[in-house]
Amino acid sequence: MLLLSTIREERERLLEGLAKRNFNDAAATLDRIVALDDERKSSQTALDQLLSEQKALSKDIGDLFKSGKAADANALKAKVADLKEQSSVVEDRFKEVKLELETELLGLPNLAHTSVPFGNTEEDNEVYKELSGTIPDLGEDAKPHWDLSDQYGIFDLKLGVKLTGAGFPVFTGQGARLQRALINFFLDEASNAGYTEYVPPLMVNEDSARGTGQLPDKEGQMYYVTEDDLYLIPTAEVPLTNIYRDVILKEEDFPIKMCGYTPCFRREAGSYGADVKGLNRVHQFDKIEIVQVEHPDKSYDTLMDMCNHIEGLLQKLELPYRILRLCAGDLGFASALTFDFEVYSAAQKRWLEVSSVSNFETFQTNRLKLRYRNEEGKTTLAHTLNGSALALPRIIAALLENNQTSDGITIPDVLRRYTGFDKIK
RNA sequence: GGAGGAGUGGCAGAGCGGUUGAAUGCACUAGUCUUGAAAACUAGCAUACUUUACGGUAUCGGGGGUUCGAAUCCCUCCUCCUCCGCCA
Repeated sequence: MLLLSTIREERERLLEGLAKRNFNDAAATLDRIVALDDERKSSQTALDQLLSEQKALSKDIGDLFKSGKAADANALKAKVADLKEQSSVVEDRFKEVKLELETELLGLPNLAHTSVPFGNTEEDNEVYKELSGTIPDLGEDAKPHWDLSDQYGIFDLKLGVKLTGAGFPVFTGQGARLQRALINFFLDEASNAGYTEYVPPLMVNEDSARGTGQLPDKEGQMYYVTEDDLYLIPTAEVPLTNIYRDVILKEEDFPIKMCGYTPCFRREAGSYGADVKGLNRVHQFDKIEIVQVEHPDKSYDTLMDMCNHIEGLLQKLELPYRILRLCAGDLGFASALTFDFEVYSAAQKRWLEVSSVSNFETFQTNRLKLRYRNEEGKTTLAHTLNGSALALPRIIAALLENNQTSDGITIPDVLRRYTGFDKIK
């Protein structure tokens, strides 16, 4: 959520930013927001005035009763009743305006960082770092990971359909073991980089879903447990970031570094075709997420640190990868700057997104009421950042495909102490 | 799931219809004293919105209600504790 002060004071910058994001009717929306805020202020002032009078009179009534002047007291009562009627009208309008204002504000995306390239689709994303690592020469009979899975018994999608439905893979044998190895590897790497490990709940309440920006709007992406009004988390970002909802930090608390492994649940409504084949897109998958809460002055340095961490993981796994800087049109609603990490799948001959790292600046913290006290003792919004480090399914897909040999699938060195085997056969 | 008890400032803990945004203690910050520290003393110490300012309003788990007036009474939801039931 953008700040009202920004909307009032930096209108031109905002209009440019919204245009970059192809936001329609930006000027009219901003005008409407300012008008609503003006009305909110004036109705609040009016309401406060009426309430103040009521309070003063109530005090008088008490005094009059005590001194036995019941008749005078009753006369004042009538006056208060009249004021109360007036104030309830003003209050209704006040609440209405506040709600409208909030709805308008929630509809505005975050302002893109100046470095974000112009563009509308993923075609316009900037290649921030070209291919790094080597694409293996697999020859003509290279198999995609779903065929390899059938051959070696790594995961079973049909069994998932029987148990649950499409998009819920069942990992088996060495495949399950590989999964567990990756989780432990990623968690160890995050811990070594100073992130505190959490095991958060896999379901969150509405306040949490709102805090990180899943609600309103994206409820269609989350599984919802109606009986208890809970959402299955689409990413560990939600519970981890919400740990600091309604918190006022001290400056010396920065940076706050958290990591967590969780399954993630996404409905992925509307997906189809080659995109969803095999492990490319599933409803339940495992991911290790890193989250930081940072001082506004340092958040962009921190973003680069997080990128370096993720890059290190891909290098250790010996996977060919590249880094994209998302263009304005592809940028998430809440993000100011996002880097996507993609690994190259030699058998599918395409790039697979395995991580997304973003700085949200104050967009989330404004909703979360996550602040710190600055040198002057004023409460100020902190910045939040997060990134996948990493999401498993496409890493597994890439490992299977890129490391296939005639006598099995080679496990990268760093993983062998976790898997306990060096080949899937 | 059933019965009972409880939720007050960073913490502990009063207040249980009328100058209570809230006693007191601890913690914290600044000052005095001291070579320095401790102790003692003095002062300050919730958040948000609003006002040029003085100030005003809201918030005592959340929401709603009764009343001229609610932290205090009523309803409802949430959370915690105790006991019972069920259970990995």
